[in-house]
Formats: sequence, C-alpha cells, structure tokens
Amino acid sequence: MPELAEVEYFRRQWNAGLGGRVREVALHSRKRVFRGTNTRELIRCLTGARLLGSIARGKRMLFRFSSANATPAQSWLGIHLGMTGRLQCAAVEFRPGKHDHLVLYQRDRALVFQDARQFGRIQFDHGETPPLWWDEATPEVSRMTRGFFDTFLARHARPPIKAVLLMQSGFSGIGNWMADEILWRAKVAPHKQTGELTSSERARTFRATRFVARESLRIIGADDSDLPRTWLIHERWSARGKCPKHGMVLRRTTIGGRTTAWCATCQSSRAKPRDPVEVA
DNA sequence: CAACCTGTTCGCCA
DNA sequence: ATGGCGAACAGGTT
Repeated sequence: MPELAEVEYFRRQWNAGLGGRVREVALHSRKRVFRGTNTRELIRCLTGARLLGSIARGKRMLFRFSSANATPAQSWLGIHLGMTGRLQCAAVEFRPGKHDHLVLYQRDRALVFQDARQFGRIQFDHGETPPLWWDEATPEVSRMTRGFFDTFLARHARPPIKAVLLMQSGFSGIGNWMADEILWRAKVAPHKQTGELTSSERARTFRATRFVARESLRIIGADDSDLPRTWLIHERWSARGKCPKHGMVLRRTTIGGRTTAWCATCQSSRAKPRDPVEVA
C-alpha cells in the first residue's frame, strides 16, 4: 500500500498511543528491517519512554519519544514501510506473528509494525535534535512550487517522465500508482522523455501532481476512504482495466522498472485531433 | 509452478 | 564523475 497518503494514514494509527508510556518493547532483532540499527539501544531507550509526537515526510515517518531510564535525551524512531509495511494499534493482549517485527506495548494498547516482505526499514537514534538521517531537504510534494518542479525536470531531461516522477529526491512520496494517476490526468504519455515535454504538458503535469497529492492525502490520509470511481487507480491493477474516461482498455508497459498502466488515447504522444493544427 | 508486486539500493556500464 | 538500468532483497498472492 504505502505511498504518500497511505503513509499518512498509517502514521495516524499510532496516535492512540500519544502521551502513553511504553512498558515493553518486543522485536525481531535479526530481521532485515533493522539493518544498520542498534536494536539493543532501541529497547533500552524506548522502554519507559512516552510517545510525544510524529511526522511524515513523503514515504518516511519519524516518531519522537521522551527520555527514559536515566537516558538524558529524547529518542527518535524512523519508519519506512517499503512495499508491504503497515502500522496498526492493537489490543494490549496482542501477540506478535512472524511478520510483526516491532511491537511497543503501552498500558492499554500495542503499537505494531508489520512487514512481510521487509523492504521497509526501522531506524533509531537518541539525542535532543532530530537525527541526521531525517533529511528535510526535499519539499512536500503537495506544496511543491513550479520553480522547484521545472528545475528538477530540467536536471533529469533524459529519462522518461514516469521515471522522474518516481525519484524521491524530487517527488517525495510519489509511488507507482500516483505516478500513473498524475500522467493520466495530465494527458502525458509515461514513456515520453522528460526533456521533450511541451510547456503545456509540463504545466498540466505540475497541476496534476499537486492535485493527486492533496486529494489522496485528504481522502486516504484521514481514514483510508476510497478515492472517487473516476480515478485511474481503480482500473490500473488488472490487465483488463479500462480508462475511466471512455472505457478503452489500458495499455501496460514497464517504465523505470515498474509496471505502468496508461491510456493510449488520452495520453498520446502525438497531437490529439482536438489540438490546434498548423495549416500550411 | 511461474509470474507478479503501491520500494530502495547497489553494481555495472555508458 | 554522473546518470541510468537491471538485479537483488523476501515473501505473499494470483
């Protein structure tokens, strides 16, 4: 699930534990999700600490905890959900299954991180200020400026536009379904070289990027509601998916190493019949 | 049984 | 040196 809006939804799942003290930490320390992380330190610092707050940026989340056990500083838990990660709030009797790699037990609940495929990652740090790995350089995609957008596209003129939309250093939080949704709305062919986009295609892609980010955050981020039936997302999963506009079967290709669904009619790289035509 | 998958990173090659 | 591509990661689902 986890792209921008799903990440925000999962972040909120742990809100029930805000202000609560962690009584016990249970984790699978040798699992890949903890690569590079000192799990012994994580357990020592989080046991007895209160969950004070959290933020999400793109596909990453940062949870802040109070000091505990005579440790002087705050603690920071970074979570990336990868492909199959999820957060949930469970009853205090919760017993971890084989994919529940981290569980924070509070008095009245259990905060659970689950990730079957383990492309996700958990990081930990202890200190007064946010850790170095919590990089805030990339702007929120929902508030991206046209200037940043144009500069980023100009710097990556060679690859297809779909691949550029997937680059987290520019489009933080955009994943495979969002990139397809944006290009379908912008009427831009996903395989078109970024440097070849016309100025109106760039303008439409910029507007569609902010629209898809804001609307999905508003609708999915709040309570995981379904997006309107008019969105491409509902059709792009199956090989029989159809364009929501006129029912044409979507084409499927691999771009930037990812499955890409698009409408050959809406997103033609040639001039569309209704576009102004130059006359000799 | 084989192919596919909402993500990132690394090694190789241009 | 930089940029881009495919493979690898691990396991569930179709």
